Amino acid sequence: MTNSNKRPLTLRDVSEASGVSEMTVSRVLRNKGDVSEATRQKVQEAAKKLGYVPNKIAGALASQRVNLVAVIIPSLGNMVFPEVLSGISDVLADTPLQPVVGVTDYLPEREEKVLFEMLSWRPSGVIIAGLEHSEASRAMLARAGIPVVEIMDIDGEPIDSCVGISHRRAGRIMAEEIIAAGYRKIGFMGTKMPLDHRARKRFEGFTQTLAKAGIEIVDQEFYSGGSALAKGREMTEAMLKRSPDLDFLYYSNDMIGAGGLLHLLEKGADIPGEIGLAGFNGVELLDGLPRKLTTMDACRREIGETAARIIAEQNAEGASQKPQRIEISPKLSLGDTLRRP
Amino acid sequence: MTNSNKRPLTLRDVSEASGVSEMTVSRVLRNKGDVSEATRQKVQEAAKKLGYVPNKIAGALASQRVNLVAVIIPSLGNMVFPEVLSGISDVLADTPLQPVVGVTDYLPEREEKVLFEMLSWRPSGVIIAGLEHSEASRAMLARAGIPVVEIMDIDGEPIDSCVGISHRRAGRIMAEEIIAAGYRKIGFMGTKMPLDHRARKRFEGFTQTLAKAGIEIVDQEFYSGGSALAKGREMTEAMLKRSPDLDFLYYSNDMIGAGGLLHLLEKGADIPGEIGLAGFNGVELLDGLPRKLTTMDACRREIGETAARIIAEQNAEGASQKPQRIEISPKLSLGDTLRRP
DNA sequence: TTGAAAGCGCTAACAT
DNA sequence: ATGTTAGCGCTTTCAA
Repeated sequence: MTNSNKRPLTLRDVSEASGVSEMTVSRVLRNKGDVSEATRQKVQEAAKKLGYVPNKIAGALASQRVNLVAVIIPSLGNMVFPEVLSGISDVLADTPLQPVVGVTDYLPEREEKVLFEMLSWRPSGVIIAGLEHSEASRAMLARAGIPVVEIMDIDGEPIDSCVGISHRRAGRIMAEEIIAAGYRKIGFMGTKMPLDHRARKRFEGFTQTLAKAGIEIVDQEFYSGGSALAKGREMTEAMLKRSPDLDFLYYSNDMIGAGGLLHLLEKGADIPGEIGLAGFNGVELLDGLPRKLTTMDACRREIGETAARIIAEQNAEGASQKPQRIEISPKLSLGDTLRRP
Repeated sequence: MTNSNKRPLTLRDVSEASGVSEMTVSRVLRNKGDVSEATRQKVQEAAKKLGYVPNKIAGALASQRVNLVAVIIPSLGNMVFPEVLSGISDVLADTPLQPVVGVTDYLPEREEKVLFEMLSWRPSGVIIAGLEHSEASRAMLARAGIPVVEIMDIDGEPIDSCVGISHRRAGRIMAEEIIAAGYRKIGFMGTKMPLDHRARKRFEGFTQTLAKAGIEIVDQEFYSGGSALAKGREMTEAMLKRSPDLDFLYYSNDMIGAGGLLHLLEKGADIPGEIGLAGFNGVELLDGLPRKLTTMDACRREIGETAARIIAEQNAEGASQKPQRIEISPKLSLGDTLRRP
């Protein structure tokens, strides 16, 4: 209707259409500086009529500021990360900042590449999952000169700030609960761990605590890929065939735990009397299962919110820039699959 | 180690460190133009040693090209969209293009805002869910002068290209199956529809087909928010209390269908004899339930891949720019919850 | 194969 | 309250 040719509109077009200088047009469009109501009207009208969309590339280059926050996570298919994201978005919605997501598929080399790409847009901050990164990644982050928040985990050395839970402690707490409930023959199922440091740390905390009580894991199995629910079923069936005397199954995530639960319910197992179960994450998705799985809420939303708040604060006026280290306490959710003392 | 001060490095720094002109440094870093092996070495070494990260803002402004594809979807919590995304990423991985995601929460005004924000970065293309957009959004897309692919749905008038399934047809096909299987007292459960046009179209196709067979929906209920699994349970229980003679339940998505399934199994219902169930989407997530829910695969990955391919092609050399309209056929998955004739 | 000049579209800083 | 000037850090184009 107004602009059918190819060339995108520039400030100059709006300036000419409204008879106001480019500079003043720019001020109106950014609500910056004093502009009389009259010219403001004229400009806004012209911009709308033309369908002008500002060019942030040019704006960013000129102002040396990009209101983007790079958010780097391992996966979107995991339920867990969309929740973190939603916490981040909610907090950033009240600021000029906008999240931009990059996905690494749990691969350090992908992380390195994604990070490089995102940093080359000169974002105002980085939120990145985990504390384990390649040397090159750490160097890039350290040199970027922007706030960096590592999230989800606090067992390690952050580059700048970090917000998360202690997965070691989470594993320990669950182990203590299980021991207190009187279970002794414990099996473990989870993802292949070289990929997933947080799962590994939970496992370590878990086994170490058992060890202190003189208990050793009876059986364990690791998987990768596929539908977690189905995997949970299969692994559980296989493990109980191998080790029929197990009285507790600890799963590294709720989805495989749910699969195990469904399998045992079908078999008519007495849960939590004969055998107990626990997962990890506290995914809301599973509310509505026949039994509520014992699990531990990793407070993903809260982590996202807190991380975003740190970035937002450090981008505000009198930014302190002081690294923060915030430990969130995961919440134990007893559910129905652990014997009550 | 190399750059502890704040100012980010520029091409000039690399130029000085390597004793090569900025222009040639630029050529090396982009693999463009002929550069002697000797200088190439020098430059790459210097860049790596300094930890130089190119400034894409400046590059984009100078070259008038931004290798980003805006992907605009209603939600990340829906399982469905991450799959579309993963199809898009996979295809774009073989090109210079990179997806950037924006989320609308199913709100037209959010969509408008997200779209405006993304267009102001001058992306090389837009992939956007659905065919229903505000006038302003349509105008922006039409004027952007870049390829636009509307995805997931083809029942309507695309702005440029579109890739998706016909949800009306999907509803119709499911209705035909249900009728053929001999069910007659049919209930429907789904999301509140003003938000979700695709669910609405399925519902329309479904009811119209039933109508042709002289069948009218006996009962229906709509929900929003909360855990879909739990909602499916609750709604199913409530509906069967209200309308005990129902012999089929059609759910607008697999998650609530799964909730209904779990509820009915617990009640000891005879499925699919006494009562049948069907959902929509074919989410892999649910593989591992006690019964396989009858559903229809919306081919989300394929849709994402195809859309990305269109954008990539139109950004290639002799770009045709001709709008494409691609209908994908959803795959019926009979499962265990529909009587076999 | 390499370099120099010009400018992408905007905004900071400084007039007026 | 509004306008003018000078870049932001790159790449395009043209010259050597």
